[in-house]
Amino acid sequence: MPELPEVETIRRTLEPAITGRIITGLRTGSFPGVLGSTPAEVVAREISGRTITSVQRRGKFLVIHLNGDLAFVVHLRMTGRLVLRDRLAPPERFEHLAIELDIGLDVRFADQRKFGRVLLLDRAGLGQLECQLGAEPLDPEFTAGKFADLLRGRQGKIKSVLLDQRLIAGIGNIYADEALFRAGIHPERRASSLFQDEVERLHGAIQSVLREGLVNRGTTFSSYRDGWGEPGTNQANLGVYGRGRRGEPCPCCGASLRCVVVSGRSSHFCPHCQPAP
DNA sequence: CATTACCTGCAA
DNA sequence: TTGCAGGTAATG
Repeated sequence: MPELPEVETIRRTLEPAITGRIITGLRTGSFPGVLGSTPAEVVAREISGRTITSVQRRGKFLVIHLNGDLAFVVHLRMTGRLVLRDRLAPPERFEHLAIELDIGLDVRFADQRKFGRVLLLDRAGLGQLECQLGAEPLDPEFTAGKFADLLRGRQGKIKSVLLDQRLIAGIGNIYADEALFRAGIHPERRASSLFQDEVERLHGAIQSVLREGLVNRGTTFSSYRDGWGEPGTNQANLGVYGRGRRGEPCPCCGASLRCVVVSGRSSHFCPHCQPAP
C-alpha cells in the first residue's frame, strides 16, 4: 500500500487537522506490540499534555512531532492505515491504537497484518532513523547527477536499487515498476550498466510517477486510504503494475506484459518496451 | 545475493 | 485449499 505518494497524501490530510492540538490520551487494542517494546502506559504518560507541533514525512515514514523533542514515527508497511475519526466513532476494523486529541478527535492506527508500527522516539531515535535513509526522490537536491552517482559501480539490479531505502527513500514495488516501464528499462538490468540517457530518463520517470501518484492521492488496490479514510485514484493511471501476471497488453505497444521475480518482488514489465539485458 | 519470517484476508 | 499481497529485518 503505502509508498511515498500514499504516505505524503496522508500527511497532507492530517497536518492541518492535528497541528497545534494537544494530546489528551492513548488507547490500545488487542495488539500493544504496535508501539514496539515500549509499554502503552509509558507511552501514554510521556505524551499526555504534549502539543503536536508538525507532521512531516521522510521516505515512507510519517513523523508526528510533539513539543519537547519527542515524535511518533509511523510506518504502515503493507496494510497499515492512519485515519482521523471522531472520538465517538466505532473502532476501525483491525484498530490497534488511538491517539486522543483535545478537540474530540482521534488519530487511529489500524493494520490487518500487524506489520506496521507507531514508535515514540526522542531526538536520538530520530537521528538514527535519518541516517538510515537515502535521498528524497522529489527533493530538488535529488538531481539526475546525484542519481547517476548512486548507480555508479553498483553491480545489483536496477530494481533492487530503486527499492533500497538506504539509497532512495520512498519508492516501493508499484512505483518502481511504473518508473522502469516509463523509462523503457528492464528491471534486471545491472545498475551500473545504464547509459547516461537511460539514467536521465529513469530519474525523470521516478519523479513523474511519484508526482502523478500524489496528484491522484495515492494508489488504492485494497487497503490504502488517506487520512480521512478515502481511497486514492492513481490505480487508473498505472501502465504495468499488476498486469504482467495475466499477460495483459502493453498500453504502449500492445505486447503481452510479463511478470518475473526480481529481488524477491513480483515485477511487471513489457518485454518489448523494456528489452532484456 | 536469495530465502524466510512476520500476519491475515482474499481471490483463484 | 493454495498462493499471493503495496514492506522490511533477519538469516544462510
